This record gives sequence, C-alpha cells and structure tokens, in this order.
Amino acid sequence: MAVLSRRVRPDDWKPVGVDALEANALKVVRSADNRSVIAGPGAGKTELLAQRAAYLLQTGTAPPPGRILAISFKRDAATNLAARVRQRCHRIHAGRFDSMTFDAFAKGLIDRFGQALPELWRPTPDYEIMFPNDRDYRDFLQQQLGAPPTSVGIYADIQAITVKAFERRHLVGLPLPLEGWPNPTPCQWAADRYWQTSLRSGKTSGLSFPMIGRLVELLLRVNPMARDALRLTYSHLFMDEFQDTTQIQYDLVRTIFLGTDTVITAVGDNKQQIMRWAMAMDDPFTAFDADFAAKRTPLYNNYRSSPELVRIQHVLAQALDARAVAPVSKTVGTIAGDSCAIWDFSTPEVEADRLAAFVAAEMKTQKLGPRDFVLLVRQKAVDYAAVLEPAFAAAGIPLRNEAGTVGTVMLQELLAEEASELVVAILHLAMTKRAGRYWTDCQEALAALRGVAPDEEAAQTKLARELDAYVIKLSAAHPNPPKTKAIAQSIVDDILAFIGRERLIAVHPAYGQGSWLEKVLDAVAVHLLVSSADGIDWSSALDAYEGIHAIPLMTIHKSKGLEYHSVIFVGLDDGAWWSFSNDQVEATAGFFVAFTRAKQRVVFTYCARRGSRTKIATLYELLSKAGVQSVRVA
DNA sequence: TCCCAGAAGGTTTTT
DNA sequence: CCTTCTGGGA
Repeated sequence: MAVLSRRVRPDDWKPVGVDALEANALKVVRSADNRSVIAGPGAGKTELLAQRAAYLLQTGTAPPPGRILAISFKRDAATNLAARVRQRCHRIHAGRFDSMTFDAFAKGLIDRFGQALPELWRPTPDYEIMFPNDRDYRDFLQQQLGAPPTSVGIYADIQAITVKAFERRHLVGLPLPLEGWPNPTPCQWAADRYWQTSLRSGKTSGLSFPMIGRLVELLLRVNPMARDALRLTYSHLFMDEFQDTTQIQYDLVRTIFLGTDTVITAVGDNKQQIMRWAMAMDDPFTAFDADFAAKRTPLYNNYRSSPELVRIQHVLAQALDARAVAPVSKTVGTIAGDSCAIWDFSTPEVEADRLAAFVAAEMKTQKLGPRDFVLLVRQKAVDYAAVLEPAFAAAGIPLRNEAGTVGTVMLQELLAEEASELVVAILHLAMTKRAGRYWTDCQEALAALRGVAPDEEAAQTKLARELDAYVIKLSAAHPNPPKTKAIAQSIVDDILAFIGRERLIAVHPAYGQGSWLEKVLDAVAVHLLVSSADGIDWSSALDAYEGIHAIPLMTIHKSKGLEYHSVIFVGLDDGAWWSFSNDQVEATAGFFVAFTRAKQRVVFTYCARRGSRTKIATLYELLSKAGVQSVRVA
C-alpha cells in the first residue's frame, strides 16, 4: 500500500486500499460542502470517512496546520476509524486526524477552558465524573430537594416531576441560561438546585457527561476566543453514527461550527436508530440538513451481505422507511439452500443442543471459526448463556457472554482497556513462543508511556534491553498460569510496577479518575484466573482470556457495528420483545440491526416455552413476506 | 423478620 | 410480558 507524505493533486488521488468506491461515495469523499450521508448497513460508511480523511490530508485540501475532527459515540468506533486512517496515510498526515468520542471531546474542552466559565456555572478544576442513575435522581427529587420557595410553586409541583423527564427535559434538555433562570418554573428550580449542588456542594464538583456537554456548549457560546480557536483548528468535521446524536451534542456542534467554513460530513442510518430511548434526537439528519444547508447523499451498495440476505433486508427496510431504495449486494452468496430460516424448538435445552451441533458442523464443512458466528439475544444474555453454554461446551465450543461482567467491569469493555491490553501483551511476550508481534506492541506501548520517540535510537535500545530482562524474569517466576486469585493479582501488580502506574495514569488520564484503574486491574486478575482453569498452559490461558476460540453471545445493542458470517438470533418471541408495542419503530429497527449483522446466513429460533408470537406477529409477517420459511426442528 | 402489593427493570454510552 | 425489588404494615 502506497503511504506517501508527498502531496497528491486532487485529480490524481485514488482511493487507498480498496478496489473502488461507488459514485456517490466518491462524490462525498471529494466534497467541499456539508453532506449528510444516509446509507444502510454494510454500505461502507466508516470506510468512506477513512477515505475522505486520506483524500483531504494527501491532496492538501485540508492543509496544515488545520486538522480533521472525527466524532464517534463509542470508543471502539473512534479507535477503528483512527486505525483505518493510520493504515492509509503517512504518519505525518494521520497526525492531523483527531478521532475521538463525543464525550472525550467535550471533556477535553472543559479541562482546557472550564475555568473560564462564569462563576455560576464553573466547576472545580478537579471535578469528578459521576454516572447518576434513575435511583440517584429519584433520591434527589424525593429526599434532598424539599419544597420550593412559594414564589416558585408548591411541593406537589416537585412531586409531579418524573425521574425520566428530570434529566432529559429539565436538567440537560435545553442550553443553559448564562445568568441562571430568572423566573424559574418548579422544574427549572429543581434543575437549578441539582446543578448548583453538583457544582459546589462538596470540595470537588461532580459532573455527568450530559452535564459536561451542556457546560461546554455554554462555555463556547459566551467565550468567542475558545470557540474561534476550534473553528480555526478544524477545517473539517466528521460525525459517525449520526442517527444517534443527542440534542446536547447537536447543540454543541451548532454553537461551534454553524456559519463557519468548517466542512461537515455526517454519516448514519435512520433505520438503525435504536438509541432514541437514551436521548437520541428523533430526526437529526433533517435538522442538520436544514441548519447547515447540507446536501443529502445516499449510498446504494452493500459490501457485507449476500444478494439473498440483502433482498430480505430490503423487505425489513421498507417497513422502517417506505421510500427505502433497494441496495445492491457486492458480495457473493456461499450458502447452498436457504440463507434465512426460523427454527421451532420444543424446549430451550433441545434448542441449545441442536444449535451447538449445527455450529460445530458448519465450522467443519464451511471452514469457519467460532468467531464467524454470533448468538444474538434481545435482552438478559446471562439467562440464555446459562442454557446455551453447557451445550456448546459439550460440542467442544466455548461460549462467551460478551455482555457478562468480571467483577464490576463488563467483559467487552475490559478487553478494550489499555491496562488489560498491556498486561496481555507482556504476558504473551514472556510466556508464549513466536510472540514476535507482541514484541513490537510492547516496545511501542512502553515507548509511548515513557515518552521515547521512535527516532531516539539509544533510548529505544535501552528500553528493549529492559523489556527483555523483565520478561525473562517474569516467565521464570511464573512458569504456569495462576491457580489462585492471589497469584493472579501478584502477576498483574508486578507487570504494573514494571510499566509504572504513574506513567500509565499520565498517558491515560481516565485511570486517574476515582478507582477506575483499581477496578480494571482487579478485573484483569479475576479474568486471568478464570481463563487459567484446569492446569492449561499459558498460551491456552491467554487465548481463553481473549476468547479467540469462543463463540460470542451478546445483545442486539452490543452487536451494532459488528458483522459475522452467520447470525443466530435466539428467542424471537413476545417475551423477549415485551417492549414491542411501546415503540414498534424502534423495536423493528433493533430487529433490522440484528438481521443486518450477517454476511451469509441468519437463523431465528423460537420456543413456545419462552412465550407466544402474537404481539410480534408483524415481525413474522415481514419474514414471511420475504419468503423466509418456518421449520419445526425438534 | 415476613408477607404482600405495587413499582421498577429490562435494551446503554461515556474519562 | 415476566421477574425482581421495595416499602409499608403486621
């Protein structure tokens, strides 16, 4: 792959690392105006952003010292996009691409400029992040708040505020008034009390991320210097998964960039909007098109799923959007027979056995690994795991509940934590053969932690020698994986002492907040111990830690953005979809997300023991309309 | 401490 | 919708 730092003429620029992009995608890549890209699953939305970054950086359309800001919602999405840009661009170019989550962006601004807020809204410099839940809000409203002054209202007004509405409507629902609320309604009075309590009741302020978002918006609204600095820094802005944008995030983007030269590209898919209940806006694309005069540009290709699956997807898509255009599959189907079916089982136990046997057989005949499959459920993954896990284990396939928790940390989260990755990389290097890949990983990570630049040869050599000596010592001390929690703990502690706790915190400030690092390290030790069962060797223990031989089980929400050869959705029944009638559109969007994770095959299972299928009859009708057969299996 | 009725949770991101 | 939690009363 050509990775050049030399500038390319816009006309000569070619997409990097892919055969071709569809015409509209290429137009967006080269666009000089605001665009909203609405495209279905597998259309290559993230790839489009990566290519656009390459185009802007390599052609000098985004010339230095200007930078590109890419905002995602999830950390893995932000990391993934950054990695793709690094793959496609020279280090010098990629260095001007800032890919981060919305919350990291907002927090960074509060940390830099927060002390410039007016006193009324100013947090302490050492504020802490809090994650209030409904419970906390209820306690506040019912216990801490008390009655309002008579000029505001009566106690009954306060009692009438529902917990759900309090945060999303009153606390962070609207931009903050610079001078406070002059004649507060009872709801505004309650919100004000919460703000002031959070900002200055203790020695340090406590802020939630939605609150930080609102503070940053206020900060930049009243502080032109900070706002102009951002406008000048970022010539281009990307927003990924735009359908999930909250009002807070949208208001902030508007305050910073409305009416400026910054060119904005927003990509997403209305049909995958499954976060409305978590404060996502109803229709952010329409608002964006109107406010920013953005040009809507659809994509029509699907690079993920087989023609047969794309055909069925389109039937579901039409239920969500009557004007949906049929996408064109660019993938070859490899399944002989039906790509999609509904399987009826008599009991969940029989279901588990048959699914395990099916996966085992498919792995053999289609030459697939366990990670080519996914078991999807709507909710309560633990309950399904309890039945499925033994059956899959009996078939020789470990099953891993990705949404499961290790101590207080969710497994999926733990594996993405820098602290976990570092420990695992060092263990691989010390304990397993052919660990070449980990050598580079460890060396680079250590150099970053110690502030050693890639071209400082003497320091790099010294670091390499230190690392070498350490892994020899470590492997001598622990020839086998830990058998007790205490040993697991001591291994983790030892590695951390080598890395240097302060250095880790310096590079990852999140670890300095509260007891997050302690929680992560404890989870690493617990998970290491669990992965080391039955006197297996280090190599197998580390594989188990990372779950590379396990079939994943997760909820639909967790699967968003991922793809698998085969999707097995367990439990298409009223019980799991109890909320179907509350919001049919959102539930159908969830169903659509689950279906569209598959490249080649989707299996739905049903078991009368878990519930009937009358409330979600429309989902079955959609499948039947698409020609999907229901079969009685056992 | 136990019981019962009614409420709440489930689907989640983020340093 | 079904399961689990909570609070008030005995």
